Amino acid sequence: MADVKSQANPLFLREEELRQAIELLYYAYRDFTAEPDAMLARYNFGRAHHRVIYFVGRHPQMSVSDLLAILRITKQSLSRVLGQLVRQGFIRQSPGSRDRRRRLLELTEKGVELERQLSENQRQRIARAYRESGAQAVDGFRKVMFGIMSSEEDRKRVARRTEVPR
Amino acid sequence: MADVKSQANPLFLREEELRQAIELLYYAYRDFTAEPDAMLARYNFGRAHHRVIYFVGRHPQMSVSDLLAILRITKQSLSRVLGQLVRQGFIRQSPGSRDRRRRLLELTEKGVELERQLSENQRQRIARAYRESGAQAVDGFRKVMFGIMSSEEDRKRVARRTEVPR
DNA sequence: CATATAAGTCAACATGGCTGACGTAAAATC
DNA sequence: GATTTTACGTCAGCCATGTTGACTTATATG
Repeated sequence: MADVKSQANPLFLREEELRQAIELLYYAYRDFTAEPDAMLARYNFGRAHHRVIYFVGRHPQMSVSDLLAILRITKQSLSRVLGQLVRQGFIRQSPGSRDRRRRLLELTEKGVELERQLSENQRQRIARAYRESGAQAVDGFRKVMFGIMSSEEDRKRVARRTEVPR
Repeated sequence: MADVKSQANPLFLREEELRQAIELLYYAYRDFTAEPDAMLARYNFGRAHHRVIYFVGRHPQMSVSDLLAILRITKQSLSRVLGQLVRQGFIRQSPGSRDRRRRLLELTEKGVELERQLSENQRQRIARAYRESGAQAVDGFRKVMFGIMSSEEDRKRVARRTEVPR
């Protein structure tokens, strides 16, 4: 039987491999977002708020259109959550100095604190998975994840931070 | 500068590493689901329909409660999409023989065809990423993804298929 | 027979996507 | 300097998909 699957019909294993990956993405993402979602519910916030807080924290002074490009949602959708976060004092907007049409976004202290709480869980989850898998596996994980992504621009943005400075 | 980051302050790189992983999960998942979402829209279906079709295709004759356990949503939420799929002839229900309360789910031919179309895109995306990364990277990817998941039960279900039969 | 389980239904609500139309201020261009 | 483009925002309405809570029906099990 082993021969039938692994030699006589290599396509079978390949199909199983690919479906396994589909499921890994589904389950990992589901579990990865479950706990922050529960925390956010206590503020009457949702996953969309988390994404905004995360990326504004990650890229301080970014403009609204930069954020739209990362999130790939409409400005109307963003506006709803961003407006709430600004009104409730998690995010501050200030006009750009070179181009005063732009409204640059940054986390307030309150925003930084919430971001920290939300991502703490996710960082620990990743840290555990990385630790248990080893450096070589982490490298493979990164390679495959970069390969799954569509946009070269996104790849560059994500890769930049961990490059060794020359 | 390289020394400052990689030796004098190893925690900095570690933090960057973890945040990179958070972003990889976000971007990879976003891009992974974008194309099936667009296809589903043509049927007036959403991502929830895809998940149901996928898992019923993957586990033929599964019961509604099995599906609920995988999806981790309420039966009311499931009922809406499952009902549509059954009424529109993508999924067939039949009473279990041992326990006639259970309604066992399977794809119809039409359902199989839709499933194939939807996952084709995802399988190709994974295949490309796997091919470009190499077998060792794939192994690492799997290790880390399993580590990110919360449930041992889910891990077992996903791992089972690619085990070498003894 | 009593109780538990599997599945479904109805109602109401929230979140977060979407489209379309329109407005304002600032920058860029002709 | 007038016109056009860009960045951002708003209002209105729609849809998909999650939630809670209450209740029903059929079947299995103690």
